[in-house]
Amino acid sequence: MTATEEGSALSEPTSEEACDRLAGAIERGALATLFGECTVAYDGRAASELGPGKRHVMCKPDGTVLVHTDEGQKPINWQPPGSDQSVRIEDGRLVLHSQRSNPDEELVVRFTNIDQLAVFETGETSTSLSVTGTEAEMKQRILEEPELIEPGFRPLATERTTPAGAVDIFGEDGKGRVVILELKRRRVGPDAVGQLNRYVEALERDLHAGVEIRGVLVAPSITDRVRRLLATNGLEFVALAP
Amino acid sequence: MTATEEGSALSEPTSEEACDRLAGAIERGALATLFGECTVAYDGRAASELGPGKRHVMCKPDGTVLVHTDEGQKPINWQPPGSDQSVRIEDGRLVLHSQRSNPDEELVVRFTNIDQLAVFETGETSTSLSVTGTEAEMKQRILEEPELIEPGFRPLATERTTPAGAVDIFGEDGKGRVVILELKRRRVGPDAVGQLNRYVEALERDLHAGVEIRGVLVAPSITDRVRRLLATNGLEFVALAP
DNA sequence: GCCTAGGTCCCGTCG
DNA sequence: CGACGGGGCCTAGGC
Repeated sequence: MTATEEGSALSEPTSEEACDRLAGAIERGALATLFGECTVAYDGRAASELGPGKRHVMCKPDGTVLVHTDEGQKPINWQPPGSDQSVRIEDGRLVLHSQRSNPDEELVVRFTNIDQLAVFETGETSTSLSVTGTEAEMKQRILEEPELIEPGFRPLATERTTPAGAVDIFGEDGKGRVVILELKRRRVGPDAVGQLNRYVEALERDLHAGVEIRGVLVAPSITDRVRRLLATNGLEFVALAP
Repeated sequence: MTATEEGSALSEPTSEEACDRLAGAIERGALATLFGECTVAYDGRAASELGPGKRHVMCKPDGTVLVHTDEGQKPINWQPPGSDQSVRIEDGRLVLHSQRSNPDEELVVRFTNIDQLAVFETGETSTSLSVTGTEAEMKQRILEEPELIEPGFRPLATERTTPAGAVDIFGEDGKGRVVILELKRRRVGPDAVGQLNRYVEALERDLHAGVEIRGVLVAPSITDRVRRLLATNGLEFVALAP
């Protein structure tokens, strides 16, 4: 039985047909997808084995490989952009091999059956995504309306560096005390307290002379544990949604 | 011009053909993919607009929707598992609408041209993924060979809870001092120090009576800044790869 | 359902 | 390049 071609899709191709087509697509910088029964092996930062099953495999022109099952938002296996793909026939079966370095990682997809191979031309990669509702927008709003934090607050710098890292917003309050703001666009967990605390302690050490530094977490809301953690560390919270 | 059908793929279908097929596939719990020129609008936790361009859209039976461009490992837009999809024709064009609640989010994909619509049967979702090289394995190794940390170290509990959260491994050293281990499977940044520090301080407060508690970060390697942060906080580092 | 932390996180940005 | 922190993070595990 020979494969039928329609547009740029092959239905039930032989391993050889699929191999040629896939290799050509990768070479040309096209986007290729396969659907069929396969096993997947990964070795790199971790290692994994995936037994036989029907999966959807996507090879992007930028070197990305994604293996999706019928569920989950994340691919069950993948290879990052910049990986090198090669295809070959082993024991009459199509094998897709992907490799990259730094870190060294490889992904091997072995097909026992190919339901479909499709090749797509993506053309120019022009239009861009515009997003709103980010932490950067929160920052902008606070810089324009510092009283959102409290009356008398004056921002002096953003991304000010400390030995522990960069502070989102650095400023002073109405009494001239140093104030550090850590911004979070969503309800925060304990990690943000650790972050804020690191900055405050680093700045206290850096400015020495027992300067009192106020650390303020700015977020839509916080969990109970975070409230307690803030209290025991002498830190504050200001509710502000992006 | 009418669509040509091959296997379960339609090449250059009309909007109506695509609409029927896609709706049927979603209804049946099949996996469907579309490739074509489209715009994408998202509104929910954030908001975004994506202008016209060729993209690959995948609808999974679990309610996931993924919109991929020709580059990047992550979809440029998506909807998480559990979302509800509906398709309709608007001004003669196919529109895929996806909605979910908690949080309320919607994704709208408007096609101006459909190169291909494919429907795949995934069948039983049996075989599972086995992974090695995880943090859990690190933990197991340390429990079996505590001397990997240091001679005399004795693990007493895993996931022991503190007011600041659960500690990876809780134990004591040869001199009977409490030791807290924070495990990381890869080279760590400053966040891990904040985490370990939170646990140590919380336990010191909890056990009170000025007990000295050793906090040890266990990871393959650390950055310079982390080394300094550990030092200033009186914490330690043990090199161990997963 | 919320909270917490891991992840082959990915990703952009800046040194 | 590495390092650092955000993300519509996603996902698994507790409670």
